[in-house]
Amino acid sequence: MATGRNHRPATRSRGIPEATVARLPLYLRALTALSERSVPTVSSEELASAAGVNSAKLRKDFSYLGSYGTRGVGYDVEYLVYQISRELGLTQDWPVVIVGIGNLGAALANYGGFASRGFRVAALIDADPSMTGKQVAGIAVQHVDDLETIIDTNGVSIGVITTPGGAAQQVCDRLVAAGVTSILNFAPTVLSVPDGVDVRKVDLSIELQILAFHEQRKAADALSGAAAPGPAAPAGDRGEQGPDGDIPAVMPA
Amino acid sequence: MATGRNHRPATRSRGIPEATVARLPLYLRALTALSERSVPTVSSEELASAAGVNSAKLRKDFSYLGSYGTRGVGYDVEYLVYQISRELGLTQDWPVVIVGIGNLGAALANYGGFASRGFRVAALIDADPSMTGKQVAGIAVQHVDDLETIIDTNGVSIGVITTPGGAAQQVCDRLVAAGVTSILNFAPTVLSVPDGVDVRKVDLSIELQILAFHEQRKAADALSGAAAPGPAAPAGDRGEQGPDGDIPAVMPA
DNA sequence: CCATCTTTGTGCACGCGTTCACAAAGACAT
DNA sequence: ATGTCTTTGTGAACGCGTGCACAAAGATGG
Repeated sequence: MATGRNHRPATRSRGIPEATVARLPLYLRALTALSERSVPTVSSEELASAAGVNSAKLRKDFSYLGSYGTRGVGYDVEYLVYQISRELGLTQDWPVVIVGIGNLGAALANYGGFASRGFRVAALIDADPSMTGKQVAGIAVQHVDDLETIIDTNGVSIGVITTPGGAAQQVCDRLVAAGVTSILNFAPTVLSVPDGVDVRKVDLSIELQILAFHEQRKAADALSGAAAPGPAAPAGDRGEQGPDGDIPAVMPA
Repeated sequence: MATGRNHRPATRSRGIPEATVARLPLYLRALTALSERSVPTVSSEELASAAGVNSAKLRKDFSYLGSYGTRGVGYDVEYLVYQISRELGLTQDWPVVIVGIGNLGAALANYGGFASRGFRVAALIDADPSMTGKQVAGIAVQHVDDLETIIDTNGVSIGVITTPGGAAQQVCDRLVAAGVTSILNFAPTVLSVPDGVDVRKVDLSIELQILAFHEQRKAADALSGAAAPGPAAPAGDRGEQGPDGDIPAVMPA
């Protein structure tokens, strides 16, 4: 069974806190929208509310990238778009492979969001021989036997795993051995990878379970609030908005 | 433009830390696997490594639920499965609606993970009239005009949004007005919701961008490590595994 | 050129989450 | 019953992230 390293030498790359890195794409999205509306500058307050964060947090985040703002005015939208894009490495091309072309894999392949920001689906890979050669999103599915060659030929460093849980670790090992150093895992499995390889997971099942937990809490509060005064909260002083940075999800247990 | 509350009264429901809640599904998954293999008991060390976390963290997590372990022995697998299921609210049925039946929405509808743990797809909703009545995953797609009725009739409290970004806030508002208090958002939009409503987001684009950031860092490190001794790290002392709890993702900017 | 007003950049304090390390609890053998 | 050995449960320290609040910087108008 997958072991799962729990190192975590802080992950703090180059002085930019991980929490900040996770928010940069959010800022970038908001800035891109402003850019399309030809808005020249934006204040931390405006941008923060568009991104759904605290303005002080946003200013501190930007301070890690350097001082790109002008006091009394705000930030130059175009310049900031460029700086964040560069910081995130979006000015270059990132070939990506998707392994496991089921419902989800196909949906991701069809999903236009890849091309939008430097990501390009270089190949689709599946273990089912009957899938080989089939066109999905205009790309021919290749057999998993050729995985290593595909990775090598296309210079792929980012892999997306959308296989069933049982196959995920095996696929992951092969991807890593072939040179992939970043993995986005949609399979319901804890992946074990060597140091130097990044794994992010997206797990629908987990997300739903977290929501169910809070939902149950709300129901309990409402009940104890209506019937008995209850020992704790008077139902309604909750105000939860999913914790900004937490855990992602897709596929079941 | 969506405002996005940034309250966050800690979210700490009933004394169970949010970070712990986010890990419970992980433990549950590992425990279920053990249960299927008829393993009677498990130590914190074993279970922790199966779930990919620190054993002390796991023990502390369980301590919030109560003292269910036996010193010198470990935890009773079946009992723990039950306790966690109950704590997460998985012993009851959660009807869920999916709004936006495109590639992703259809993939989620087909995805077997729902039924596995108390979640049931109660309805599929789409704004495209030509979709209405079509069968997806054995369920007839209904028109968004009937959204309120559907929510009400089925007693739905959890909604999944897989619409394009532009429609997300509007759909969200209608869901909330109709009584939905938990939302899983796959659209690339910051949703604004009233207090008392939970939102979790899953964003593929953001996840990829975070990976790209680290990927770029690794490339830079390798270069400065090989060519010049570089001022910082000697390339290879990284050892990152996606930060345990962070941010999810799907659909582009 | 000076005054005023806006907005950034950040020092500081606080709280949550993680981890270590160990005492207490119980199983098990003798 | 007593001792030993395993494993839990948790006190305490530490570090990261957040948010407040303000000084510094610059724009703008007179």
